[in-house]
Amino acid sequence: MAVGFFERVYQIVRMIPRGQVATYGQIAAIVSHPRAARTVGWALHALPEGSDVPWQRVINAQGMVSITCELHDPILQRELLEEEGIVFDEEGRVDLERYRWEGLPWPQIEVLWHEWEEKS
DNA sequence: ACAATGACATAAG
DNA sequence: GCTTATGCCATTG
Repeated sequence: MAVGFFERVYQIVRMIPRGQVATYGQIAAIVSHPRAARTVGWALHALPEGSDVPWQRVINAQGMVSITCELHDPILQRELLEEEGIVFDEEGRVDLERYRWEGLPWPQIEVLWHEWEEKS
């Protein structure tokens, strides 16, 4: 299935701490494909429902939930984030300055990934 | 190999 | 601020 790219995306998303968010472009940059933000979105869209990937912590560069797909519910994402303590303003946006995850260089992601795997 | 498809990003009006 | 247009790129048919 050649899902190497997707797997890397999933690993990174799993590293986003609870209560913080990252943007699609940010994830793409970490996997060394700065222009592949759309593909990152596609990767999350393709996630199975029972996945352990905190997909709700990935939003667009404007701090808004960006689900246009009819099969998925944007409300769900918002509720999941609010459950983690993230506050939405009246326009349905989050304060990226405040909740944004700084991100990590890819090599470090790999290290954390191995630790995560051992604990599981 | 080619064209279409997105849970995007950015620039321009 | 909001709406369009354009660039992007892995995946799929």
